[in-house]
Amino acid sequence: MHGAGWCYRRFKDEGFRLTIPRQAILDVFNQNSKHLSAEEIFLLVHRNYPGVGLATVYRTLDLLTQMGIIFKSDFGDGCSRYELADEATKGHHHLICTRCGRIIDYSDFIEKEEKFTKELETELSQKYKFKINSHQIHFYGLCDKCQ
Amino acid sequence: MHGAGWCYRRFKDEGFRLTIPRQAILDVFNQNSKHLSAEEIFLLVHRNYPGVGLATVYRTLDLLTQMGIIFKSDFGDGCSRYELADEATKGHHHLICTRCGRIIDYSDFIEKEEKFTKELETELSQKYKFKINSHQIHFYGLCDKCQ
DNA sequence: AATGAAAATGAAAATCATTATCAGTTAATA
DNA sequence: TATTAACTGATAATGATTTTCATTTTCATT
Ligand SMILES: [Mn+2]
Ligand SMILES: [Mn+2]
Ligand SMILES: [Zn+2]
Ligand SMILES: [Zn+2]
Repeated sequence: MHGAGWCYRRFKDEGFRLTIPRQAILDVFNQNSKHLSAEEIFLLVHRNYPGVGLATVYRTLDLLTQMGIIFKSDFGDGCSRYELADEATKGHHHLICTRCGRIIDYSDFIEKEEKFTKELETELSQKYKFKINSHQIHFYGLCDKCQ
Repeated sequence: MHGAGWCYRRFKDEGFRLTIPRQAILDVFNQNSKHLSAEEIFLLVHRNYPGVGLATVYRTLDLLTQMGIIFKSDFGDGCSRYELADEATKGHHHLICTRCGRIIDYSDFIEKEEKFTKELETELSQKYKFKINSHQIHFYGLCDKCQ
């Protein structure tokens, strides 16, 4: 991933502080490649830093999302879920089972997807004067266990 | 759109009843091509049928979603939003402004998208034994007024 | 090292979309 | 008409997220 200094610099440059709670939350993302909810992140952070409160987790997730470091998704299970923006934006997309809620990351055919979305982004941003920063492709259906 | 009889048949065949509140809610969708929240639908229905309660709106939206008649999306503004599944699934995709929340429907380049997603769906459903029913493509960024 | 301003925090309360409960109503069918 | 299951509105409950507020931490400047 990025060096530790990179993050510190980004925070500093934008007038934020890279505090212990924030580092702890970033660590969770770097050690965990799942789609985590605020509650799950809170519990993981709590193992090493029992003092960190849930409100701070929410505040930090919001900040990291604003900064574009993590990506917030809604998979329809009642809470927002977050993952590193690199992975979410570039690496893969999602199959979502509408019965059991399972989420499958797929990274097959990504070259083809990249090519396709790049073209589309160019045309769309021109036509709508829209500055595109990221995209998401969700396929909904039934996983093998649910059909 | 579909004839009125079509809907009645679908409900009946699946053991549901096409009641007044349900018809009223379906009418809202047929007269309105926006991405509506439960609250907004409740208010629109309320004009002609003041007796219909919010709980019934939620229940009906859930039922229509299960039946695949409407499509539920989350655009990140704190509530679920619904539109007719035909339009949502086949006709267009979305540009979402992360600053002001504006949602732009686009239906340009749809032929190209259709071709692309069809191929992808075939390959993905094979590899993951996943039965794909629908998909969503969201582009996030800044609209013309927000950059 | 002491100071002061701004940023950040935890605990608790508040908000608000959504869901569950429940007693009464409606529609289908025999 | 009687039986039954589906459906309803009103209301309470739930639960994720946000806000509030008093206190603490950070950090540039003395
Ligand atoms: Mn993912
Ligand atoms: Mn749309
Ligand atoms: Zn499943
Ligand atoms: Zn905007």
